Amino acid sequence: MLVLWFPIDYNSHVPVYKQIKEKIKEMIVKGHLKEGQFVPSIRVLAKDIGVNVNTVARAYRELATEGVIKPIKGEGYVVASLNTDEFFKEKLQTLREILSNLKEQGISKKEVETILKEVFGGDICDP
Amino acid sequence: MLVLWFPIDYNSHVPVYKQIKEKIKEMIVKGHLKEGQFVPSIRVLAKDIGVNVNTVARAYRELATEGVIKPIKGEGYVVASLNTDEFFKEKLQTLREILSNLKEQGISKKEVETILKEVFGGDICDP
Amino acid sequence: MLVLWFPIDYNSHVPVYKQIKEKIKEMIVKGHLKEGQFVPSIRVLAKDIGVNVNTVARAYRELATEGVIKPIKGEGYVVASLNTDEFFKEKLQTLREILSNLKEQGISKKEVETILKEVFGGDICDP
Amino acid sequence: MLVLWFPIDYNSHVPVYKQIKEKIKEMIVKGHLKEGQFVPSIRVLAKDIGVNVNTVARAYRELATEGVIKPIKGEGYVVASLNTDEFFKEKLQTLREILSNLKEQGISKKEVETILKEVFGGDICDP
DNA sequence: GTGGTCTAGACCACG
DNA sequence: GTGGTCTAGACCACT
Repeated sequence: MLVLWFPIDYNSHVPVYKQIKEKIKEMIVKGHLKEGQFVPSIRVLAKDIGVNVNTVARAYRELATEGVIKPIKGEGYVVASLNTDEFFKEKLQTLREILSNLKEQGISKKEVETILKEVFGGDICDP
Repeated sequence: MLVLWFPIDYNSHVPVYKQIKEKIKEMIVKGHLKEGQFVPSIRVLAKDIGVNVNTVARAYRELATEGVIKPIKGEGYVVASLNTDEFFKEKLQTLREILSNLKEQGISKKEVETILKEVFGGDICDP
Repeated sequence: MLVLWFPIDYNSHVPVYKQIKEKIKEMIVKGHLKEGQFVPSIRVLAKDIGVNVNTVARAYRELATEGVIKPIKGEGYVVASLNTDEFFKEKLQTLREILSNLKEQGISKKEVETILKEVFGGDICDP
Repeated sequence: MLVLWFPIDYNSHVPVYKQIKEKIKEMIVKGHLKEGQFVPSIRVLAKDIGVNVNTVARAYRELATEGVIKPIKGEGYVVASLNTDEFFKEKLQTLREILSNLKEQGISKKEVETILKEVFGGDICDP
């Protein structure tokens, strides 16, 4: 039985159902969820992450319309397919916008690099 | 007469009044608004950026409780003071979380560096 | 279901939302509202005391930023905690100022004592 | 030349013009302003206490309608008459309401007595 | 049903 | 003109 868990950020302005959608996609991209595999049932996931059933239901419903998961009547949802490239592209586009924003706010490249190094470790320039 | 303008992103999940708060803080940090200077009146800013008066009022009210601006009855709001360090710290903390998230999602350091270079220009490592 | 009611003084210069805030705090101090308990929903209280929904919403929002109550999305607000000592201290400080004022205006101690006796009953000095 | 000064409490919800009215009445009651005497001119008082001319003008206008002061064309306002008894009665009525309120909020007689003693000095019960 | 946000329009106190 | 407050009514996200 697959168990999924991830934290929900209630202070974020991103709706909970969207956070769930993103996390599911992430799991697929990272290979933790593979094509044909069942995702946790709505009720189980809802209970595990501590949100309302309707919220998970909405996330799954939208993922289904996007073709990421596929409903199997009476059984649940199975992972269908996910365009990984597009997923990454979107993420990087978001990053681009955030960095532009920070630059505009007067944050220097150096500061960003420090954080980058902090998070990803290692030197910025490997010889 | 000081004129302020900035776009509001209605597709964002961030409430309009918070977007306004952030922009005002940004202006102060960047020195476009200086201590003792009047910010645009609620009505004027509301009209300029195309939102309701109450929305700007709420933004200003919260900025006032945070001590960033100060209301002068019948005259308007003047810039009080803003802890620039804290402002930047928060921004960088947010960046840290975003990068951690991206790393977790499988985005490589190289990809982030590319975007960084794209946005900030120049080489990553100056000899 | 908890029912709350109190009158709003529209002749007072104190804004309605502040009157609501004070009443809620008072209820907590007096133990009529206990930690963890839900306060009436914004809509219900608004209807009960005959004010607009937004007015109650503002009162609750400010109480929340003060940490007195805590919002639970889709469920309501629960009582968090209230520094009773501080609440009383503020009240007594206000009283102190009022009495100073009265004294300055030439009201005698005797007169105040009479009122005090009237309101609180009993003798001033129990032998 | 009579000079008047008193502080305005901008944090109070009581409108400034009402604060001015009360202070003028107080001065009369306390004998600092006597019948027939000129009160400071609107402009002078406004400047002295740091408020707008219109605000003082409004206070004087209302005091005039109440018969407390009397306009002398081209010269200013002179003190007319003030029903001292009524003035005190109102003050004491206000005090009564405040004490009732405090009692309701759970403040004990003892605490009020302490403040009373603090402000007025001396013992509560003089033998 | 809940809270959160926003709009449109109003009145008051103050300058 | 300024900010401060309030109303009426709307849509959204969430339980």
